[in-house]
Amino acid sequence: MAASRKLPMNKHNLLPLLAQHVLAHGLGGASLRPLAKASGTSDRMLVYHFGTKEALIADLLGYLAGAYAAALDAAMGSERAATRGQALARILRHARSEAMRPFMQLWWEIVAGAARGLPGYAPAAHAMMADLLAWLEGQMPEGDPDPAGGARYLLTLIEGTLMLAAIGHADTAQAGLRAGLLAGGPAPS
Amino acid sequence: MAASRKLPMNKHNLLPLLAQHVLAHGLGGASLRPLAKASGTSDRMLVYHFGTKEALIADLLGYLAGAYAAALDAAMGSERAATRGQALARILRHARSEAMRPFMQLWWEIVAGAARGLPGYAPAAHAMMADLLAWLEGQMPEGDPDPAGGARYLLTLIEGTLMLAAIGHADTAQAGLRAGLLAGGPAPS
DNA sequence: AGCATCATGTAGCGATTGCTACAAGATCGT
DNA sequence: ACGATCTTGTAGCAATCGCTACATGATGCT
Repeated sequence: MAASRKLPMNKHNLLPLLAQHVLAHGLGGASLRPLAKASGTSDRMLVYHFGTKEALIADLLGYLAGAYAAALDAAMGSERAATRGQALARILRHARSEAMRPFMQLWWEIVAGAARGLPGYAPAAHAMMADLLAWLEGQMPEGDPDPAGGARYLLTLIEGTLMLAAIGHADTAQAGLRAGLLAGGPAPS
Repeated sequence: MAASRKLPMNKHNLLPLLAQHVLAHGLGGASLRPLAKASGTSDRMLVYHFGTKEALIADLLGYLAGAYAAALDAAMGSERAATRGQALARILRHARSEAMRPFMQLWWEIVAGAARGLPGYAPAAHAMMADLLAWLEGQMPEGDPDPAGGARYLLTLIEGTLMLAAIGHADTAQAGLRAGLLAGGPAPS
C-alpha cells in the first residue's frame, strides 16, 4: 500500500501535467477534455481551477516560461565560452538536440500566438527570450569587447538559425553562419 | 448592367479570396464555413473543389508562397545595395512595414505548422525562404567577396530579427545588429 | 453536532466542426 | 431532343467545443 498517494489537485500540481500534454500535442489543438484526461481530472475541474480556458493557457504559458529558464540553467553549464563562435555552437547544439524538439515545436506556436496578440503569449515569449539572453551574456568569452551587444547579436543569429532549421533550411543557416563569422571567429562546428 | 459578371467558381478564383481571409484571421482558426462566406460560396462547394479541408489548406499555402514571391519582386526594386548593411536595412524596413504585418503574422503560423510537420506547411515555408534568399542574392553589393554566403548570413540575421520583433524584442535585435555589423559595414538605420 | 465552504461528479446546452447523402438545375456532346 | 456529366443548394449527421446548472460528498470551523 505504498505508492499512489492522492495529491491535492490544484494549479500547482496540474500545470506540469498540462505542460507535458501541450509539449506532446501542441497548443493549437489543445482543448479542455483532452487536457483534463492528460492531467487526470475533468474539464469541469479545469474550469473550476483556472476559470476559463483562456486563463488556463495564459497560466500554462507562464509556467512554461519558468520551466524553460530552469531547464536552461540545468542543462547547460555556466562556464564561459572561449569564443563567440563556441558559445553559438554550444547553444545551437542544445537547441537542436532530440530532447528539445518538442519544446522547439511549441516555441514556434508561442511565437505565432505572440505575433497575433493572443492573450498570454507575448509575455511568455518575451520572458523566455530574456532568460536566454541573460544566459548568453554569461556565456560571452572572457575578454569580449562588448558582451552585451555580442549576446544580442548571437541571439539574433541563433533564432534565425533555429527558424530556418524548423522549415528545412538548416543548411542555408549553417552556410550563413560560416560566411558571417569568418571575420569574428571560428565557424561553429 | 455593367458590373457584376458572374465568375466561374473554381480553385483559381477562390484562392485569392481565401488567402485574404486567412491573412486577416489566421490559419489556425480557419474553418470551412467562415472561409466559404469570405469567398462567396458554401462549405459544400469548398469541399467539392478541394476535396478536403486539409487539401484546401495545402493548396492555399502553395498559392500564398507564389503570391509572396510575386509581391517580393513587385514591392522592392532589384537594384543592388551598396553595402550588406544597406541590403539588410532595406529588407527589414519592408518586412516590418504596416502592409506586411498580416503576412508576418501568418508567417509565424506557417513556421509553427512546418515545425510540427502539418501537411503542406513545410513546402510552402521552404519555398518562400528560397524566394527571399534568391532575391537577397541579387541584392548583394557589387564587389561583395561572397555573395552567396553573404545572402545566407543576412537571411539568418533577418529572420532572427523578425522573430525577436514579433515577440516584443525588437530593441534587442536592433542592438544585436548594431553590435554584429560594426566589423563588416555600417549599422542598418 | 451542525453548519458553511470547498471540491467534484453527472448531465447537458447551444454552437461549431468537417463532411456527406440526396436531389435538382445547368451545361454539353451527340 | 435526350441522356450524361458537371455544378450547386438543402439538410443533416456524429463529433467536439467551452462552459454551466445541479446535486452530492468532503472538510473544517465553532
